[in-house]
Amino acid sequence: MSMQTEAPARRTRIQREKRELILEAALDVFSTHGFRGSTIDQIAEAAGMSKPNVLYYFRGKEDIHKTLMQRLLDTWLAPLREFDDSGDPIDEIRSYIRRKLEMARDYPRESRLFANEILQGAPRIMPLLEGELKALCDEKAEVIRGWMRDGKIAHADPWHLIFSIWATTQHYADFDVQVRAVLGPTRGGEDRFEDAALFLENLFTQGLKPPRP
Amino acid sequence: MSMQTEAPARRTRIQREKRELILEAALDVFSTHGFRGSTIDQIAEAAGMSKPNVLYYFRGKEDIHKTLMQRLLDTWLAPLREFDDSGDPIDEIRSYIRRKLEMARDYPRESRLFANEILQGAPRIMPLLEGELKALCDEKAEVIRGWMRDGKIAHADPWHLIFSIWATTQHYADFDVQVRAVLGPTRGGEDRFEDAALFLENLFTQGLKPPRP
DNA sequence: GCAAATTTTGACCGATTGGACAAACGTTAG
DNA sequence: CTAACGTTTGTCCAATCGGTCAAAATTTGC
Repeated sequence: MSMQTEAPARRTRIQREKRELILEAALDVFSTHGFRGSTIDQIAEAAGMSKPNVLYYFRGKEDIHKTLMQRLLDTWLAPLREFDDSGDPIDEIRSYIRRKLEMARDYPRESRLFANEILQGAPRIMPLLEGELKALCDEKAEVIRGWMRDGKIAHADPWHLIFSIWATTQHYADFDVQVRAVLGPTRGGEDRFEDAALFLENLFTQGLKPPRP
Repeated sequence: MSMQTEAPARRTRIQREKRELILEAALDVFSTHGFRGSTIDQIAEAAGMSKPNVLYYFRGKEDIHKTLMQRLLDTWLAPLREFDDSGDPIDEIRSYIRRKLEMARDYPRESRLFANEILQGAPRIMPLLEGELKALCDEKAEVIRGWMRDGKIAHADPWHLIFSIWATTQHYADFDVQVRAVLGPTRGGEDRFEDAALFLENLFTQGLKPPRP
């Protein structure tokens, strides 16, 4: 019978497992070929089943991608949500950079899937960007602005600060091949994330140090 | 007759014009839909001609994309080539940031085309990354390292410094829709590049200021 | 063990795609 | 005018794609 993504979504054990298997495979395929560059056959093969079987668990290609994007955004914004104004501002920013960098290292497929979507104009998640994401950014920007008012960090545009942290950290997932090609075989090992973390933490802590201590 | 991309490439005036027209249209289409997401029909329509006519000037879809990528990389690396160790280091870095940001503003399609290629593993330009790009980066990294030895800027990894400038500036072209969505209608106007320039110049100059003047 | 329900797949369909080709069109030199 | 050459396009083809369907295989409830 039909067990689509609709409201009730009663699922048996096997249905949940197979759906998970398909989503895992689809993440692989979508993140490396983009939406239009991926085929259901590729996803089916990666999941070890036939194409009609994939279509038995999901309405269609679009449905798989939508499901993937929805659960992606939650994990993706988690580090920003943790952003708190309780601790020391510089430490807070430093640990945010570290968390984002760890995500780029541990979840590069998710990062690339997201980048692919944004690059092509975010046709499927525009409402989420203008709603949930913007609201969260506005909230955190206010926290940052508070730190600046209190003279705890240097004055700068909070939104562009957030953008620059996103850009520098996600770069190591999205542009991974370029990073490795430029660093070469000797320096392109797994410790490139360590080097990046050190550099970025230094850049931002120095760059945001308050003018008069 | 055949006037492909091969060695001699004798071209009449009209051939050069039409090829240019097609490349301009293809840049539009490829940069917004990716390689596999684009069709020759779309390119033909954008160029105001028929599909077979496009195939008359180029061997095929791959040929158009390859030609586009080749001439792209030259303009793309131009700012880095200008990077010189003659002037003041901080000024040099600042003006590099400004140039890259101007490119993100004035040539967003080129940036997205490049990003699309890298995201998908750079299948078509890998040799260029490992060759030309790496060599250029190594050269400039040495220049930067010289500045650090002379105590003109703070010590930091030159390669990751280059990466962070790439990432932060290209972000405003590649993730444009997200930037605009987060900034909202009031702050997402054309002056967002001005704000970004101010923020980034400040971040990097403060972050790289030498420890003891 | 068996019947009902669920899961899996081979075969198929219509639409789209990259590309081929020859005929038609336009231009120019004599 | 016209023959030769460069340019343009309508038509067609084979391959691929997303998706359907009915039949087969498997699991589940009794």
